[in-house]
Amino acid sequence: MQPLPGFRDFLPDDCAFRNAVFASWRAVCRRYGFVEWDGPVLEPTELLQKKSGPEIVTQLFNFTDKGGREVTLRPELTPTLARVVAAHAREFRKPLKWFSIPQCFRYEKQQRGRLREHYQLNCDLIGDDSLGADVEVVALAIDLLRGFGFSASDIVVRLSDRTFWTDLLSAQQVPLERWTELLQVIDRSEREPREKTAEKLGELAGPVFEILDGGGRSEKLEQLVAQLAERGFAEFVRIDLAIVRGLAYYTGVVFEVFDRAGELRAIAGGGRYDKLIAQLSDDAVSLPAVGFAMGDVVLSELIKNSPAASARMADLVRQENALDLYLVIAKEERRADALRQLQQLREAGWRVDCALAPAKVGKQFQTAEALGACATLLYGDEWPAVKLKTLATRDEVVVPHEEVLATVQRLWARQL
RNA sequence: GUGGCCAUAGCUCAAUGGUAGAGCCCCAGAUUGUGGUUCUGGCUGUUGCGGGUUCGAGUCCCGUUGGCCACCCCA
Repeated sequence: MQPLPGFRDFLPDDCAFRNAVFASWRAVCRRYGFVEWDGPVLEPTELLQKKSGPEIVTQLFNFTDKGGREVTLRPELTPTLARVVAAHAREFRKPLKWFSIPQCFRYEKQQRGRLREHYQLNCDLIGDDSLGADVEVVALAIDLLRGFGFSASDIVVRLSDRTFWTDLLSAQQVPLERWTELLQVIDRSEREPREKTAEKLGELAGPVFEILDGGGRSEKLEQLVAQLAERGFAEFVRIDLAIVRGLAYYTGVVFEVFDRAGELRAIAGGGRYDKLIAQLSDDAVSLPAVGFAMGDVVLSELIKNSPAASARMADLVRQENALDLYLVIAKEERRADALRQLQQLREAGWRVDCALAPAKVGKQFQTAEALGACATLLYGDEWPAVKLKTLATRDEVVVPHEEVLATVQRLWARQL
C-alpha cells in the first residue's frame, strides 16, 4: 500500500525537518507580534467557490459528505480567515496580526513542488489600511526567509499594485465583468509569447505593454520600497508590475517572492484584500486586510538547493530526536538501580533511554551512539558509583550515584 | 485534464530474450565491562499489477496503477 498520489508520509526525519521549518516560522512571526490561530480543514464548497475565483474551483479537493453537504478540503486559508474575522470582528482590538500553518489541499496532477497537500504559512494583518501595514507584511515575508539563512542574493520580492491595473481598465472603460480575465492575461504575460498575450488583450495591448516594458510608475509602490529600504531591505525588493496574482480577491498591493536563480515557482505570495471580509460578513463587517502565504514544499526545495541552509537544517533534524543520555546496564543486578535513576533523570527533564531487555555492553554503546546520545552512564561493579562517558571524546569519570544529576547538569552547562 | 520518459531487495542501482545480482541498511558473530574502523556470516524479491507473444519474458507488445518531466494551472 502506498499513500495516495500527491500525499506524503512523514518519517521521523521528515517530521523533524517539518518541525524545524514550523519552529522557525513561528519564532519570526511572534517577533513581529503575530499570534497563531487555525480553522477547519473542511469547509462548505460554497465558501471557496465564491471567494477564490474560478481558476481555483476546478482544482478543489471536494466531495459530498454523508449528510449530503457539498464540502471541500481547504485549498487556502484566506476565505476561512475572512469568515472567522467577520464573525468575531468585535472581540479583538485592531489591527489583528494573525498567522496559521494550515495543511491545504488541491486535486491536481502532481509534479515537483506541487503536491495534492502542503503546509502553508499564512500571515495576515487585518484592520489597518495604511501603507505601513503593507510594509510590515512584506518585511515579515523577507525576515521569514532570512530566518533560514537566505539573503538578498538568494531571493527577491517582486512588488506590484493591482489598483495600478484596475485604474487603467477603468480609464479605458473596460466593462467590470472582463477585469478578472484581463488581469489573469497580464499575470500570465511573462510565461506566454508576446503575440498570444497581445491577441488576448486586443485594443489594450498597446497601453499594457508600455507599462510592462517599464513605462509605469506607481507612487505608492515607490513609498513602499522606500519604507522597506529604511528597514534595511532595499536589496530584497523590486517593483515589478507584471505581478498580478491569480486570485480574484486582491485589491491593492500584491507581491511574490522568487529565488534569484529562477529555478523554482513562487516561494511566497500575497497582497491586499480589503473587500473580502465584507463580502463574507453577515452583519456588514468591513475590514481592510493584507497578508501572504508561504508553502513548505517550494521552501524545502529552496533549502535543499542551498548547501548552507540544508546543513543548518540537517543539524536541527539531528538535534530534534537526539538523546542526552543513554544508560548502559553492564550488570543485570544493577538494572533496578539504573531504572530508578532513569526515572529521576527523566523527571529532571533530560532525554534518557536504556535497553529494556538484557543486552551486551558493546551493543548498548552502539545503540547509544545510534540514538545520538551525548554521554552514557554505565551501571556495573563500581556501584554505588557509575561511570559517565562522553561519547565524542571518550572521556570517563566515575561519579557517586547521588551526584549524577548534579554532574550531568554541570557537564551540560559547560558545553553551553 | 493532455503528452513524453520510467517502474528490479527497506534504499541506490546492475542483469544480450536463456539459472534475478552488487553496494548500503538491518540482524548475528569475531569482542562474556566499552561505541564510530575492519572482517565473517545471515535476511530480504509473485522484477508495480493484469493480460499477450515466445520453447523460454526483468527484457518485446497491450492495458492498468504509481513516479518523474513538460503543457495546463498556480495555493
